[in-house]
Amino acid sequence: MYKERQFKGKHMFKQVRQNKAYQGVVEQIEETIVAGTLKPGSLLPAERELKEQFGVSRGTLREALRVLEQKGLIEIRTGVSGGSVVREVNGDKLSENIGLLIRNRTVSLQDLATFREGIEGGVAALAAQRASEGDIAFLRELLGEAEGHLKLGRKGWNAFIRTDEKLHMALARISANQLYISVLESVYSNIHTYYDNYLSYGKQRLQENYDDLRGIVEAVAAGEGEKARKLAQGHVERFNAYMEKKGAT
Amino acid sequence: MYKERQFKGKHMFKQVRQNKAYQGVVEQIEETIVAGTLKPGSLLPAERELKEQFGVSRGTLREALRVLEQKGLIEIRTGVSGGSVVREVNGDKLSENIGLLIRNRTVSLQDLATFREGIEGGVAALAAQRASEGDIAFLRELLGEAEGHLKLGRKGWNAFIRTDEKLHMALARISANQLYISVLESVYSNIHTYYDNYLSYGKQRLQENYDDLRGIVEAVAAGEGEKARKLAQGHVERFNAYMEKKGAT
DNA sequence: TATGCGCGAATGGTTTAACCATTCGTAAAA
DNA sequence: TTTTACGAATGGTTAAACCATTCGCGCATA
Repeated sequence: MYKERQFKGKHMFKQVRQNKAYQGVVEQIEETIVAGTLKPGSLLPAERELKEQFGVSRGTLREALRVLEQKGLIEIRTGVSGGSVVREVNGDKLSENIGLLIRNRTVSLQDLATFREGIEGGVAALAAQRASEGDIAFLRELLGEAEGHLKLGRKGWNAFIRTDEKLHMALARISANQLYISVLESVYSNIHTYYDNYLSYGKQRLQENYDDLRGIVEAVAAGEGEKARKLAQGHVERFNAYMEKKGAT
Repeated sequence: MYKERQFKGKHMFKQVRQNKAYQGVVEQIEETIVAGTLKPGSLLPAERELKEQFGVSRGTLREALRVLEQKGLIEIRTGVSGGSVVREVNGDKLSENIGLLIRNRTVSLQDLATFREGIEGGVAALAAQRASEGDIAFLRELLGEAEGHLKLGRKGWNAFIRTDEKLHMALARISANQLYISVLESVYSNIHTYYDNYLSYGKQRLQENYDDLRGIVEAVAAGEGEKARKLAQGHVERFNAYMEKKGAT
């Protein structure tokens, strides 16, 4: 038997990662963008210029640009005066990613719904702390809009759902927390498909829904964060329960 | 004056998207993977074979593969018997995306901290509903570990912080919701910088922290979701208050 | 027999050079 | 003034060749 190796199983050294050429390019450009040196709207140099600066071939450079595009950091336009434009990073890729997880069954609809419950609660609580009088007026306006749709009967249901969503997103904006805004946007863009099920429950459910919304808005107006959180959570929770009963998985 | 165009401003037709060649390749492969025809671990044909099947050049094919790699759907290995391997889709790319949002957008430390508050609350509540006896035993084990570190005095502080984080991530895993897991991972990987500030508050704070953790674990063990949520929220809230006092922005 | 070395094949990584497709400013033509 | 045509700049795509990495196989050697 040989003497046992020292540090067996421990990480004595950091693994050397063999950077592929395109990765080096990605890292440099990403760093520059994230650091703010390149602001949204900026145009990167042309490919034939960039390939010189990085000392790689055009093919390699283009692989790097594709990666940056997929990350949502740049947008590539053709034609003269086209090129790689630095993008305002938003939640689009986030929502695309969540969609992928759902399609792959790594995340079930129920997971998404449960997650939404927590997010909406947090948003409502924050909004209650931060809403200005103008914000509150706007929320009440949306409430009025929702009530109007409700009175139209079946014809107004779709519009009601849209107003409901507008109200939730308004709360997110009032929370003034970009993370909540982006995450909630992503959740909505992936949960839409299942609204149809909900609609089939009819007027009774929509009325309950409206009452919930009213409660939330009033709690926000009163600056009662914890109350708003509880109401919002319960609101989404009830919604989820209907979904589940309806058999959506 | 000419007669006004019909449907002015309305979306009469769906916009024709000029698919670039690589996008067609991405879509086909992505579809096959998501549909489950290609299972994780499967090896795609070699590039020189694939380029024939899709009728594109190798460069174009490789741009497509880079995109799929960036989406987290495949992993590319070199060497004979290497190639494009279909990956088990997980939340890594989701974390990466959120990380980009945090680094890039106007997400302040305070936004991040506030957001964490809501997430940790949701995680704790879910964990309380779903924890098995084994899970609870594991949490208690981590508690013991934390207590041990605490007794070491200043030398153990860093280890304590690491155990604290392990405990929070364990709760996320117990919640069994990939969204919570990924989101919390990205929060932690972006909040680390600020731990140093916290440490400087010394033993008193760590002891409070430990008491919080104990309370959370006990609530989870008792299956009391709302209590766990409140405790976790308060736990993070207090942490944030210290951060703020310390002047971190 | 067991071990180690080296070669060759298969695969991804990279380069080069050329040409195609799109866009837009500008100058010529109506 | 308006329309048209063209040319330049940019990204999109192709082709063929070579480099780098990995792994299996067979041969040489202890």
